[in-house]
Amino acid sequence: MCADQPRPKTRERILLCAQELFNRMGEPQVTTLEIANELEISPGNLYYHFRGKEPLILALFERFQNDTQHLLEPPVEAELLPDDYWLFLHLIVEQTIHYRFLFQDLSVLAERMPKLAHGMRQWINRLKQAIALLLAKLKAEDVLTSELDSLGSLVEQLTMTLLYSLEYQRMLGQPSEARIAVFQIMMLVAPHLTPAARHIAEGMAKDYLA
Amino acid sequence: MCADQPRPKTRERILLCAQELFNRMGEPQVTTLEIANELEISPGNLYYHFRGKEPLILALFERFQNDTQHLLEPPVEAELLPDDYWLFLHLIVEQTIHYRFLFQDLSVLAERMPKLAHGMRQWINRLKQAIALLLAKLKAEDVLTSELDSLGSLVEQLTMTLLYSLEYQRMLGQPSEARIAVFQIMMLVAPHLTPAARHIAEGMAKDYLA
DNA sequence: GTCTATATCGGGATAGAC
DNA sequence: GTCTATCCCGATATAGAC
Repeated sequence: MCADQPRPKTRERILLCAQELFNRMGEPQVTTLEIANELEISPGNLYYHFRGKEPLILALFERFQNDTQHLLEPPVEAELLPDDYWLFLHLIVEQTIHYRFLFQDLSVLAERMPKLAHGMRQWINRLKQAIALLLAKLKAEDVLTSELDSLGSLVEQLTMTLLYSLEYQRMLGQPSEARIAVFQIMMLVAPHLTPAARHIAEGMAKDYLA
Repeated sequence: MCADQPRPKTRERILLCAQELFNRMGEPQVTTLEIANELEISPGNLYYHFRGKEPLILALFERFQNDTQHLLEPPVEAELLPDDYWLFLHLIVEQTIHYRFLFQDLSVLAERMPKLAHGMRQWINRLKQAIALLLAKLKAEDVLTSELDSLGSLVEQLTMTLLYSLEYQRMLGQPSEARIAVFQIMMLVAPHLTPAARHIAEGMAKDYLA
C-alpha cells in the first residue's frame, strides 16, 4: 500500500533470490543455506526475515497472486478485440514462467503446505472462471461452434494445459518456452472455431511458434 | 524370465509396499524407515535388498515399463475396432494410476535421478508414437477430418493429458479417477472427428463419465 | 539487522551379531 | 536373510554477541 514502510531491502533481496533459485533448480533442491550463501548473508539473518522455507514460499505465492490478480478479474469491457485473447494467454503464461517453481513441484508443495494448496485451488478456480468468460464471449460472437457442454471440458483442458504445459516441455528435455504453451492452447481452441476463424487462428498459432 | 529364481519374497513385499505407500502419500513423504515399519522389517533388512530409495524407485519404474510394454507396441492388426481405441486409453490410464507416484512427482524424481528421467523420456516417446499410430488409423478410415499438422499438436495434447490429468484432478481436491481422464481425452479427440463420429464419441464419453 | 556458533532433528547408511 | 545398534550428514532452528 504505502511506499514509506520500513523495508530494509534485505527482505526483498531474499525473496528475489529465492524465487530465482527455486525456479532454476527446483524448490526441493534449494536449501535456506544456499539462499543465504548466494546472497552472502548469514543463515541466521535469513531466518530473522523468514522463519524457514515455508513462510518464504508462502510470501512468494502471495506475490504470484498479486501479480496475476488483474489478469483474472473479469474484464469489464463488453467487447474484446481478437488480440485481447492472445494477450491474456500470453500474460498468464508469462506469469507461470516467472513463478514456475510453484507449478513444477505443485504436488509436493501442496502436500507439505495445506495453506498453499488451498490458495492454489482458489487461484485455479478463478483462472477457470476467467477462461470460461472468454469462451462465452467468443460463443456470443458466434465464433465458437461447439455446444456449451463440450466447452465445459474445453475449459478444463485449457486450464490444465496452462498449469502443466511448461512442466511437460521440461520433462521432454526441452527448455520451457512460453510460445510453445501458447501455441498448444491456441490449437486446443482452434477445432471449436468456425472454419474461417479456425483457419486464421491456426495460421496465427503457427506464425507465433516459428 | 525364469520362475525358478531364488526370490525369497521379501524383496517382492518391499516393492509392493513401497509402491503402495508412494502412491498414497507421495514419494517424498515416504522414508525407507516407514516402509520398513509398515512391513515390520528392520531398516537394515530393507537396505540389504535395496541400497536406499533410489534403487527401489528404479526397480518400480522398470516394472512400470514392463507392465506397459505390450500396450505401447505397435498393434500388428491392420484393422482396429472402435472399442480397441477405448480399451487402449483405459488400460494406459489404469497403469498410470497404478504407478501414479511416478507422475505425481515427476519433476522432483527426474531432477534427482537422471536415469529415471531418461527412461521416462523414452517411455513418453513410445507413448506418443502409439498415439500417433492410432490417430493415423483413424485418419486412414476417414473418421478424422483435421489436417495432419493439427494432428501433431493433438498428439502432444493427448500425451500431456495422459501424463498430468490425474495430477490435475488431485490438485483440484478431487480423488483421481480414471474415468475423468478418459473422458477428457475423448473430448479432446471429438472435435477432430467427422460430425457423425463426433456425436457418437461425445455420447460415449458422457455415458462413460456418468 | 546482522553476525557467529551451536543445538536439534531426521533420514540414509553401515557394521557386526545371529 | 534378518536383526540391533550406531554413525553420519545435511538442513533447519535458535541463542546471544555486536
